[in-house]
Amino acid sequence: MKIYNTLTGRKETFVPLAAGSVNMYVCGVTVYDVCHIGHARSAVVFDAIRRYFHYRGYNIRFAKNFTDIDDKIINKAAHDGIPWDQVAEKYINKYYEDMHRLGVQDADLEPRATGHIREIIDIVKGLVEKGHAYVIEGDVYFSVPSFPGYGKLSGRRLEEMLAGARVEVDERKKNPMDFALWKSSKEGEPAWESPWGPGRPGWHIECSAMVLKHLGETIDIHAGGADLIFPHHENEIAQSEAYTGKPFVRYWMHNGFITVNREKMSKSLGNFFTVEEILQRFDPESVRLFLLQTHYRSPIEFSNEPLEEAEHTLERFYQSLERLEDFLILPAGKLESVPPGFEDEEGILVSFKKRFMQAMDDDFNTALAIGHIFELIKEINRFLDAKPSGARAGEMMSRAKQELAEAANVLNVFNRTPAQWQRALLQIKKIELDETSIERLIEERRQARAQKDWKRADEIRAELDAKGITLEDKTGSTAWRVKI
RNA sequence: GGCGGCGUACCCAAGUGGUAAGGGAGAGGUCUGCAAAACCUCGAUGCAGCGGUUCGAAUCCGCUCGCCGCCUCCA
Repeated sequence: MKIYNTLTGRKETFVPLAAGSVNMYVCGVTVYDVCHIGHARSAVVFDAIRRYFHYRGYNIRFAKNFTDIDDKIINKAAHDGIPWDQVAEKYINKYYEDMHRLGVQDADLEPRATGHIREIIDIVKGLVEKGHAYVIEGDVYFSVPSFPGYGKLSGRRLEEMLAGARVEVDERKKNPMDFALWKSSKEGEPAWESPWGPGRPGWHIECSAMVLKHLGETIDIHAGGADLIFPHHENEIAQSEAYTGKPFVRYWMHNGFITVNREKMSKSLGNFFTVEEILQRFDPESVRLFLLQTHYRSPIEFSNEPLEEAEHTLERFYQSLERLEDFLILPAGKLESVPPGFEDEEGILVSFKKRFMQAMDDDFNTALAIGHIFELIKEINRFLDAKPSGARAGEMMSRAKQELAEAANVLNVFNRTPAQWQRALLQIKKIELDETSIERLIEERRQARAQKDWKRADEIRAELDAKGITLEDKTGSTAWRVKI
C-alpha cells in the first residue's frame, strides 16, 4: 500500500507502527456554521480511506475531532445572541445530519476540544517548563525558534516566512511566528481556570492533546484539508514533538480543494455551496460519487454538470445491476451455455478484484477504482447480451454481483438496490407521481397494448414522460424510470 | 517576493518510462408495434508549447506560456 506523504512529498510504502493496526486522526470542523461541499469532500474522502483500511483487514482506530471553542464560535454566539456552547451543539448536530446523508460513518472517537482542557493545560505547562513556551499577561505562546524542525511539513524556512511579512505583528511576542497555546479570556468570554488565569485553548493545541490522549505519542496517519498544512499542522508538529520528544506523525495526508470558477471555495470569498442546498437538488449518492470520481489530492471544479453526470453514471450502474439481478432470479436454464469468449469470466472477476485493490493500494485512487467497476459492468453486460444459460453462467454472475457489492461497500457508493435508486430519484426530482399511480398507468397501458390500441398506449407513455417518467418495454413487462 | 501544484479527446477524468482506463455528450448498430431507455460498437498516431535524455517519454530533465494554491482564518 502506498500513501502520498506531505512530509516527504512522495508516495511511500505504508508501514504501520504496529503491524496490522492503523491509528488515524482527521481534523474535523470548527462548528460555527453549516458545512459546505469542501468540508464534505474531506469527510467523504477519508471515510472511504478508512473503509478501505478496514477492508484490507487493518484494525483501524479512526478519530475525528470537533473544534467546539474558538473565536469564530464566540463571534457567532454574540451575533446570534445565544450561548457559545449552543452554537457548537447546533452545528455538531447539523454536521452529523449532513454527513450521515452522505454516507460518512461516525469515527471511532470524536473528541471535542472542550472535553480536553485538562490535557491541554498539562501540555502547555510541560512546554513552558521545557522552555518551548512563554507566558505573557495570561497568554501562553509557543516559541517557534525553540523548535529546530519548524517548517518541515510545509517546506519553508523560518527566515523566508518572516520575509513574507504578512504575519500580524504582536509586539509582545518574542518572534512574529510564535503562536498562541493558551489565550486569556476577556470579561464575559468562555473561560477555563488555568495556571495562567482564566482562558481558553489556542486552535492548534487541542489536536495535539487529543491525539496524544487517544492515539498515542506517535500515530500512523494524520489527515485534513490541504489548507491545514500551514500553519495548523506545522504548529501541531512543533508543539507535539517539542513536548514528547518523539516523532508525531508518520504519514501526513491532505485532500485537495473544491474550486468555483477555478477559485478555492471558501467562506471568506462567499463562493461556497452548502451540503444542505446541494442535497436539495441532488441525491447524496450522486454527490458522494462526484467527490470520489476525482483523486483526493486533485482539485475539483464545482458545478452542476459533473453532479448531473454522476447521476447518469449511477443510472448506468443500477440499470446494469438490475439486469444482472433479473438474470439471477430467472431459473437457470437446462442448457449449459457459456457464450464463446466468456469461458474465462472467472478470470475476469479475479482480475477485477486485483485491479480494484491495486488502484486503492496506490494512494487510494478511487477514480481508477471506479473506472475498474465500469469495466466489469461492461463485461457483465456483454456476457448477458450473449444469452448465457445454465448453472455455471448463474454462478459466474452471482459471483460478479458479489464482487461489485464488495467494492461498493468500500466506497459506499453503488451500494443500494436499483429500486432504492429509482425511489430516491422520484424524490429528488420531485416527481408528482408515486409508485402506485405509475404502476396503475402501466397496467392500463399493458391492457391497451394487448388490444393493440397503440394510440392509447402512446398517450399514456407521453403523459408519464411529461411528468418525468420514462417507460421501458421489456419482454413481458414494462419498467419505469425517472428521467434524468 | 518565497514555496508548492496543475495543464490528457467536445466536457469531466485515470495514467509518473513500455506504446493513451472510465464516465458524460456524439455517431452507427441491436432490441422494439412504434418509440424511448438500455445495451454493444466507434472515438485522442495524441497528452499546453519547444528542446533534450532514452531502444522507447503523457510520464524524466531544461526552457517558455497559461492557470491555481499556501505564506492570514480556512476542509
